[in-house]
Amino acid sequence: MTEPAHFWYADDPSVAEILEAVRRFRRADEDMRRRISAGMRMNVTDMSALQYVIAVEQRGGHAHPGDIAGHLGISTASTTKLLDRLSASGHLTRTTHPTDRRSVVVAATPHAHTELRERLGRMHEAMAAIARAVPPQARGDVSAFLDAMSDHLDSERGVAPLTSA
Amino acid sequence: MTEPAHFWYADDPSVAEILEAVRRFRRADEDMRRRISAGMRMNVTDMSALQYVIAVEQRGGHAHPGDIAGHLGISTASTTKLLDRLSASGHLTRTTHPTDRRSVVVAATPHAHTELRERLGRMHEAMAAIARAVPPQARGDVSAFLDAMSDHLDSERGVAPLTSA
DNA sequence: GCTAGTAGGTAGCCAGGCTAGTATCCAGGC
DNA sequence: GCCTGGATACTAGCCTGGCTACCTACTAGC
Repeated sequence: MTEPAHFWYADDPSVAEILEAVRRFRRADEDMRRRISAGMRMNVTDMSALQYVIAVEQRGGHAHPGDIAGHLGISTASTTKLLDRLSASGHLTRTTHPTDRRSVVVAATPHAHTELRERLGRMHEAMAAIARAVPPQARGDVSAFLDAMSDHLDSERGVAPLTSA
Repeated sequence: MTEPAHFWYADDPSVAEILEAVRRFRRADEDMRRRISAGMRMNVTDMSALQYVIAVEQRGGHAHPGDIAGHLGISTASTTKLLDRLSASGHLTRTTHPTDRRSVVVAATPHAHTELRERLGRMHEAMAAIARAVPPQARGDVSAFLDAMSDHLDSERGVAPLTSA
């Protein structure tokens, strides 16, 4: 009863295989996030926020509550609570912006950096290894496929044009 | 501030591209689910459940509350409430199993079938078209890559072995 | 130096999870 | 035939983590 659905518009078995692989990947990713978050005693959103802050810092930038809200798709009010939780747990710190005192700069603590690296570093390496295992001549096709999928999902509003006709 | 992070373990640009494409795809998928669910005035979990029930039916099977709970990774108690919501909204019906009267059979209403087809049919077709656009000789590599990723994510516990050493 | 706009926080509400406990039912041992 | 154990779903009540609405502090433009 947990077997995959085969109701794709798949004429060709190789196409059906790809679509099924996509479906499986989405589930695996979701489950992994749940497990990792649970392992760090936090919810999935908080985990995402933490990753985001660290990613911004890795690029030499500063994360602000408003950015985090936008990135996560939640309100700034909810983000305030989120930051309260992550501050209380010692993963993030809030400091006021040096010049604009309306603004707040969110920074990950060394502890958060360490913990995330310990838990995700190995996984990222493994993912890179899997990417390297793709034959060089097919790599462009793989990225192009994923990019095309992303473009499509981004453009999808979820309503068939028929409905409003 | 919403630019991608480039802290992958990427020696090779083509590898980095793949990993970045994966990251982007995950976000696009998540956002799409939120939009579609919101468009149908339901939460993401309920939407998933509905898709699951319909998928099971497409394969000629019957969905049971317990299966749904397992598929979604939530308790059977929460599933009861979920089924209450989806019954109230006219998307699902509950009937007792003909022979085993402990069991409940969940079925999607024609309305749910129609609505989902309207909203997702076009998207699935477009996804199939994107898969067909992958050069035939690279299709195996694409599915293999995604499968390997899924395998890895499924196996990942999120704790580095160093931690316990 | 007002006033409009912006960033973030506070208060209070509600949806949607959870655990614990309950009712019903099937299957197996006697 | 009739208990008993395990399966299946539901109910009651709690808690987390969202939301809206409103408020404060601050900057910038005139």
